[in-house]
Amino acid sequence: MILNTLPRKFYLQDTVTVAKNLLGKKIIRKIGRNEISGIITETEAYKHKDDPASHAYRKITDRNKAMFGDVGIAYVYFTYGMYYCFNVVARNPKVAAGAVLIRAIEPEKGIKRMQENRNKKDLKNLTNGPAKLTQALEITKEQYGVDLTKDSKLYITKGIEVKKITSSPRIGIKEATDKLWNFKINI
DNA sequence: GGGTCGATGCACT
DNA sequence: GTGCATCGACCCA
Repeated sequence: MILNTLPRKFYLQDTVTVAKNLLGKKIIRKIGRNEISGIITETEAYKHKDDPASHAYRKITDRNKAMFGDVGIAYVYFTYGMYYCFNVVARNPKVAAGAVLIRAIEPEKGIKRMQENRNKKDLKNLTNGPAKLTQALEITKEQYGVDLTKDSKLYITKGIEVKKITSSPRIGIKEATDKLWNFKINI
């Protein structure tokens, strides 16, 4: 069976370009025989030396080493004592590190399972934040380093047509707020 | 509707 | 020891 997973080269472009191109794409998460999926509606680009807000700005560590590794790989990190955030490694080959933070998705399949995972019924609040969508999709540090170009428990495929993209400063950071590397679409 | 603030653990200085 | 790429509960309106 042919899957429309995005090829490796999709992620081998400038991180900001990939952040925009990921909008409208579909994340598939398989848990047992359940399938959960959603359309990506908000992303943020994080780069390397030119980006003080990036985890990769200082140096390579155990946590951020995925950002320096192969593109198309999941970079999951733990924050605020109780949440995970999900990123996809993406960068121009000339750059040492970079990743795209997935901030929000529009629920598609497996909504019931997401509601159970989140203990919430409200569709609006199910996956409209980076820590919310990792809860809904059951993404934890177990998924650190998963190859998103392959048919596994977690991957990304072609999604829908994207019309208008909105750019803003990134959320929740104090540095480099002049860079408009937050990207959104309306569905 | 909007603002404030506590929860909570891990990576890094 | 500090501070975080957050969320939700609580307050006031």
